[in-house]
Amino acid sequence: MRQNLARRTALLDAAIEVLARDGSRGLTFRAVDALAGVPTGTASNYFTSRDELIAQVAQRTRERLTPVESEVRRTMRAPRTRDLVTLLMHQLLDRMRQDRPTYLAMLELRLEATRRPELRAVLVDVFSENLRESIKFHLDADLPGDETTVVLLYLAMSGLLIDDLTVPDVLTPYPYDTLIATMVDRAIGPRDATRQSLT
Amino acid sequence: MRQNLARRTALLDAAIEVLARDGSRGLTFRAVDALAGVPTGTASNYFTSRDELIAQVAQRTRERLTPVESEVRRTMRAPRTRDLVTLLMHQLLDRMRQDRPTYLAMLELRLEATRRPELRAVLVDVFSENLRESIKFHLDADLPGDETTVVLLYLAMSGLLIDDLTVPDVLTPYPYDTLIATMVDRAIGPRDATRQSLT
DNA sequence: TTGACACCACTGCAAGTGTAGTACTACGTT
DNA sequence: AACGTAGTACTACACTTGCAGTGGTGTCAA
Repeated sequence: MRQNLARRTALLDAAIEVLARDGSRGLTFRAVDALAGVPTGTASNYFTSRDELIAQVAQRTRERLTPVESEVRRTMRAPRTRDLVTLLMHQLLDRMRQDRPTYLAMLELRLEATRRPELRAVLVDVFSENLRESIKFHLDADLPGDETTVVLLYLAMSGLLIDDLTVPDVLTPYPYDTLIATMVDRAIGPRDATRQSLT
Repeated sequence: MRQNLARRTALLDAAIEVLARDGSRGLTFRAVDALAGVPTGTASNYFTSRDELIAQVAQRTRERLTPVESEVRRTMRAPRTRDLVTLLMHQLLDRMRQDRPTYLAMLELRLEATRRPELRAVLVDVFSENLRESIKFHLDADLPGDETTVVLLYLAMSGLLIDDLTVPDVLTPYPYDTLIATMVDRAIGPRDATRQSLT
């Protein structure tokens, strides 16, 4: 079993590409080797089985999905308005579009998790923590809306991202700009008396 | 090329089961034969290629997803309240749970569509029509909320169904009853003056 | 010099496809 | 009622493909 971390990561990144391009059907050691540009047999040396490869791919996607700290910080200088939440949702969409392969791979993994309990455990962990952090971030930052707001945005944005990944034309009648703005507005709910009087 | 429609349908239903159970990776003529309980080679006689099989599976899922007319009619006797919309969303969830294989197969097809333009065209068609019909139904039935309400519910329920299919434990902290009720309530938005005065 | 890794080639295996051939059934014909 | 034909079910097989795993050799660095 080889230990060279850089090469292992390169192989995992290649595996993500393969997953996105050919689906789990196309995920073989050979394909990973080829796409990583390393000699045939290399992936065999780094992963004992396809299952282990998949497990490590899941971990790697988790790393790749983490947003850049500095950008978030910059965004959060703005006042806590609904527009700011809308902007955050747009940034999520942009992040996805800049790394479609990872999101597609994630989707493949979701399906794979249907058949692999241990993989499902990993994914449940990833998504749960993601949701928990989103809620904490939202509330700590004093953004408008409550916990349910965040959960609803999580669900609606999931639906939107998945549609955009797989059947983009379904939503073309509804321009994302207004769609997301309305989504945010309604997910937050009516302005309560307190907040309204302050603005 | 065999024409026996009953058998063809049986094979397609078997293919849906295979897709749900083993993913697109496991979808082979052999697997379909085995699960349909017919002799090896039968699927070969009915479909010229795996591609054609997949295309016909897409059509078949479309048929299987259509809700039963009578049940809808019964539900729609109730007054046009937010609770009624909530009930409709619950019925959607129930329908999915009673036929997980079809929904899982649909998800597999979504991913497959990423690589097959002609399949994507079919799916875009299915989902677009589904959404259009939902909107028409909602507005014609004079249910509370506007067009955007329906789109938002479509997105949020997509996210919810997919999470429930693949990583159900993520949403366990948020009981579906209250989650869906709130989702509906916010997707509809604030009661406008007119409607409020009528109730 | 030794150990870890890159590279390469070969063997063997497993799976699946497609087809050819046979048997059965139903239906129409004379 | 015997026959013929068409469509289909069933079976078996040959052929191809593609992958996994391993062992051997080269290479670099400590």
